[in-house]
Order: sequence, then C-alpha cells, then structure tokens
Amino acid sequence: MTTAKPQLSLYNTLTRTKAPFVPMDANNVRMYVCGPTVYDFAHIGNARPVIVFDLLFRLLRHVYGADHVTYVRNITDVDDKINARALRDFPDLPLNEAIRRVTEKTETQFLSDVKALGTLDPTHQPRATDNIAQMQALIAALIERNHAYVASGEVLFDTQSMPDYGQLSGRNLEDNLAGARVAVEAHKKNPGDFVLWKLSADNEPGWDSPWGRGRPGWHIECSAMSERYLGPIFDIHGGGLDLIFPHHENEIAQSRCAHGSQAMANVWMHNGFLQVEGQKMSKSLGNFVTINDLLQTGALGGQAWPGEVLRLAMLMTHYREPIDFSARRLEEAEAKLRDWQRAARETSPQAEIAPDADVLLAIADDLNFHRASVALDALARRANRGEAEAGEALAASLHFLGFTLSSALTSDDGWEPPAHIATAIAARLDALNARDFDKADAIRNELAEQGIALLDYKDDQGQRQTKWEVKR
RNA sequence: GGCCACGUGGCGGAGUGGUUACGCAGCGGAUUGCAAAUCCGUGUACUCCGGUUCAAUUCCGGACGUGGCCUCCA
Repeated sequence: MTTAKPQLSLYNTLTRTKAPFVPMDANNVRMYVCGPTVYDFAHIGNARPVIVFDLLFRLLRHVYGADHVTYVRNITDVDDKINARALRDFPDLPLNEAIRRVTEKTETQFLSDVKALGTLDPTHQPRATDNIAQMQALIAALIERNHAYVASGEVLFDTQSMPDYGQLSGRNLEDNLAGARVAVEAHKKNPGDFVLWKLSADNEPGWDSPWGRGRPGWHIECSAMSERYLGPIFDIHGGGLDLIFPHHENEIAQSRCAHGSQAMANVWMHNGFLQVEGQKMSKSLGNFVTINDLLQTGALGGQAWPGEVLRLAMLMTHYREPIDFSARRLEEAEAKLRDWQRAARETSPQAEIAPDADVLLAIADDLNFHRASVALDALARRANRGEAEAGEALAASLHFLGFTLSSALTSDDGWEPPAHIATAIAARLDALNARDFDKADAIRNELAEQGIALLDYKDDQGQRQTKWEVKR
C-alpha cells in the first residue's frame, strides 16, 4: 500500500515563520543537532531535543527514504567543565587519563539513556576531539579572510567583519552592549568577539596549532563537524532555544565567513524549555532530574518510568512550547500509551502497513504531535469497536512514532505468569464457576497487590475466561 | 536596561475573524455477580484593559504574569 507522502512544513527561527520544507537534495536530506557536553548525567531538559529531533528524523526517513537522510548529533568532549570534573573526580590520575574517564563514562551513559527513549541512532555522532584538525582549518580560513585575529594568545572572531551578524537571534551588537554583562576584555576589538582558539596551560588539555598549544572555543566545534559530515550548507540545524544566542549565531558567523556563503543551514529549529513541577530546574532547588533518575529511580512520582512514557510525556506538548514536567504528566502519558497499546493489533512484518495518514499529516505540520495523538485516539476507538484495520494502522503509527506495542506483560501477548499465580487464577476461575464470589474476589485482591490485573470475559461458548496483565 | 517566547476549562492540549476541538479526571448510562477493560452520553475555559471590525479567544496596542537569552546552560 503506497500512501502519498505528506508535504512537510517547518517553523524556521531565521524567518520566524512556518514554511514548506524543500530539501537541497532529496536524495540526501541533511540535519545537524547540537549534542551533549559529556561531563555529567544528561537531565530531562537535554532529553527534549533528542526526542523532538528523533521524531523529525523518523519523518524525514519516511518521506525521503531511510537511506536518503543524514542526521548528525555531536558529542562535545572538550570543555572546561569537563576539565573541572576530571580534576574533581580523579585527582590522582594524569589529566588526560582523568578526562578520558569522565568523557567515556558520561558518553556511554548518555547513549544508553537516549536509547531507552526510543530514539534511532543518528547517522553520525562525531566527537569534538576527533575533529581538531578540521577546526584548525576553519580557523585558518577565517584568519585568511580577515574575519579573525590573534590577540593575547587567543584567536578571536571579529564580529564587526560580518555586517549581518545577529540575524538569527534578531539582536545587533549594540543590543548586546546595552546588556553591560558582556565582559569587556581589553584584547578584544569588540566586546562581542568570541574565542575560536585559546592557549592551554600545561595542566590543561591542548593540541599543537599554528597559534600555539591550545584548545578550541565552543562554537567552532559545530561549524567544523557539520561541514565535515554535511557540507558547508545543509538543510536543518536544531537545538534548544537557549542556543540561539550566542552558540548558533556564532556558528553561522564562522561557517558563512569561512566559506563565503550566504547560509549555514536553511532551516533553524529550536525546542522550548521545560520546568519541573512549576519551577525552573536547578540543582539548588533540588528539583534537578536526570534522564537516568526517571528511568531508574523514583525521583519524580515515586516510581521509575519506562523510557517511552518519558518520550510521550515530552511529545504531548508541541516542541516549541514550554513544558511543565511533572509526575502527573508522566501518569497521563503512561495511561495514554497503555490505551493505545491495548487497542493496537500487531500485524506480520510482511504486511507493511503504513502509518495512519492523519498521523503523518499532523507530524508533517511542524511536528504537531498532539494532533497526531488525536488521530491515534480515534484509531484506538475504532479498533476497540472491532475494526481490525484501525488496530493495524494504530500499531504501524505507534511504531513509526517510536513506541512499542506493549509496555505491559499481558496474556494477549502470550505472557505466562509464574506457576503460583497461574494456580491462583485457575482457582479463582473455579470459584467463579461455583459462584463463590467472596473467594474469587479475595484471590483477585491478592493478585492486584502483586500488580497483576485480571480481566474477566466470556468466550464464544459462554464460558468464563480470564485475561491478565502486569506492569513491566 | 536590550532582545525573544508564552498566558485556553480541575489537569493536559490543539485550533480558529462568526457553533471553541480532542484527551484525562468527574458525572450518568450500557456491559459485569461485583469489578476491570470497552462502548455511549455529558457540565465547565480562551489573563486583563483599550483599538480595528457587523463580529475577536483569534488581528493591533498596552498592562499584568511566567519563562528564556544577553558569559561557555537543551
């Protein structure tokens, strides 16, 4: 069954409007999203762009073909916060070794956290430290073109050399000056100039360069890695709202000035921020929640949550809107997911059922997940009324959106309970047939305390039967 | 101080210049020995004040509120 591919439209921060998406090359649609700095557990705010752009990745793969989309999400493994963490956690090790321990451990943790959220692996996940040469080449090009200069051992980007600097964030250099919070450093030509390369002390990580042994500034990493994997101009660049300025603004400045191009990416997308239980998330308020906390502990709502529940809780709100993350929200997401999963009908892999057209249309409309969820609700209702096709379309749609078909163990899926529970269920059925309801209810209550829910029904012959399910 | 978002019923949340979706919870009904699951039905909202308009929740302006950025925080 072939369905028409929906036309995508995406909101572009650069133009502040939603517009139809037209890739530069439909055979290779290219997207870059800023990834984590690996010095600590990723928090749930970090999870949002990961989930949002995974949804977009899935849509692009559906529309243009899985082999025609390249998605790059970097790993920032050189950063002063990492150095600080390395010194704190491994004071007895040589710095390089300590840094390696911190970044490897954090990266592994990040990848497993993110996997639990039902995300596909990006096509490439480059590390900053594997791209130092590319950064240096970019810096050299900027110096060559008079967009950067050396001062006091730093290489700085000359913001004044770019007339339309500030396009993305809609601010000009004067606005920034007015803030008076930008440190005025004597060696900078303009206060807004930012570091491309800085010298390292002996006890800091560094790489040899034409400008001395040093390390890259933060912004240059993404310019270098996106160019390496996607070319000087690509389709979509994503990240959190807070990255618009200065990070993305500076990426644009670097890439455009180094290449003499009119754009770095055609579409810039930014996800909104989230709060936790009505307050901004911060360590001092004690409501700092990591992805791992949610998956493994009872930090929010007193229980651990499946990754796909977190995924749904995140997607319930449009990606550009603010989210107030809460236990109640997770509960609602879990209930909703269970409803869909109960109604979905698994099909054989050969069936190739397409996701529901309304679901695709909604997602194609600037990732309107909530509208898609309305379509899923409608499918679930039809499936529960007995329309098999609706159940199959629901299953295909859930799969497309990155959800599994069952987050609980159920008798419908062929799950067999432990022997003593199976015995209890059989005993209860006997009691029911003997109309000993007190005994039957007692057994049911007992099982409920163990998290096993029973569902009675009558089969075609009018015989009492029982289904069961347990939370995974 | 500058720049940028957002403010819809108990909760979540879409959308629209003219009757405000949808979901959860609540309530009523069907079904059930009773439940559960499921189905059917159902009440309540567009922060405030101006302006434009025949008509604004929707457009414009202002106020208030919340959040973000202006230092490397998604």
